[in-house]
Amino acid sequence: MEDLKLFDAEYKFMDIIWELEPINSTELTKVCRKKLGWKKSTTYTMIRKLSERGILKNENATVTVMVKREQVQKYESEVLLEDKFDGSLPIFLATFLQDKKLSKEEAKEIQKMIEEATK
Amino acid sequence: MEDLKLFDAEYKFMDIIWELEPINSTELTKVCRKKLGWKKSTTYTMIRKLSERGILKNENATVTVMVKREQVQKYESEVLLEDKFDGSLPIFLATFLQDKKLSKEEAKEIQKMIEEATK
DNA sequence: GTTTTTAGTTTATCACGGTAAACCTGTACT
DNA sequence: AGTACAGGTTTACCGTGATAAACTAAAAAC
Repeated sequence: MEDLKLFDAEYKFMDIIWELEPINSTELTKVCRKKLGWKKSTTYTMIRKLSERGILKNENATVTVMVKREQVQKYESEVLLEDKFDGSLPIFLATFLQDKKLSKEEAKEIQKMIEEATK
Repeated sequence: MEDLKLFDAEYKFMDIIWELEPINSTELTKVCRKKLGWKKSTTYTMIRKLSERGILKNENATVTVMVKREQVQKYESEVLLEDKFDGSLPIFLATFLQDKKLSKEEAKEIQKMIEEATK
C-alpha cells in the first residue's frame, strides 16, 4: 500500500483539501496563502509530492483526493496503537481514560460500537 | 508542563531506558550500541538533551527516568485524538474499529472501563 | 607511574522536511 | 504585437533532528 504517513505540513495541507476538494489549483494556492501563509510554489511543490505518492491527483488544474481523511486517520491510529500500546485497544483505553470522565451519551455510543465489533 | 513530545529516535531510546532503568550510563551506551547501533557519544548526546528537558536524570553515572512511559503514552494519545479526531473518543473508535473484530474478553474489559469512566 | 577505562563535553556533519525564488509555457485580453 | 495571468517545473536554501568524531579529566588497573 502507499505510504499513508503524512508529515505535519502535509497534514495541514490535506486538511484544507479534504474540506474543499475538488478545487482548482490556482484557487488552492490562494487558500494556502491565506490559511497557511504559503507562497504559490510551496503549494505546487506539495501538490506534486503528494500526487507522486498517490495521495491526491491534479488533472486539468483540478485537485482531488485519492485517499480519504478516514483512511489516514485509521492508519495513524493503528500506528499509534501498534507502536505505543503493543497493538492493544484495552491498554490504550486504560491509559487514555485515566482521569477522564465520559458523558452518558458518549459511553452509550461506545458500548454500542464495542458490541458490534465483537464476534 | 515539560514538553512530552518525543521524536522517533528519542522514543526508541526511552524505550530501552524505561525497560532497564536505573541503569549505569556506560552500560547504557553499550546497550544502545547493540540495540540501536549508536556510538557512545550519540547516547550521551541523547542523555543530555533529554535531561535538559526533564525527561530523565543522570546522576553519579546512573540514569533514571523522571517521566513514566504511561505519561508519554497518554500525552501522545491525547494529541492524536485532539489533532485528528476533534478530541472525540467515539469518533476515534468508530474509525479505528472499522473492519476489526474484538474478542469477547477484550470487549468485556473495555465495557468495564467505559462504565467506570462514566459519571 | 604509566596505561586503560569510565564518564562525560564540545563541536560538527548529514539527511530531510519545509519553504520558496526563479523560470517557463500557453492562453486570453487590449 | 504586447501585456497579464493561469498553471505549473526546476532548483535551492534553511532549520533541525539524528548521529558521531575528537577531545578531556578523573579514577582504576597494572
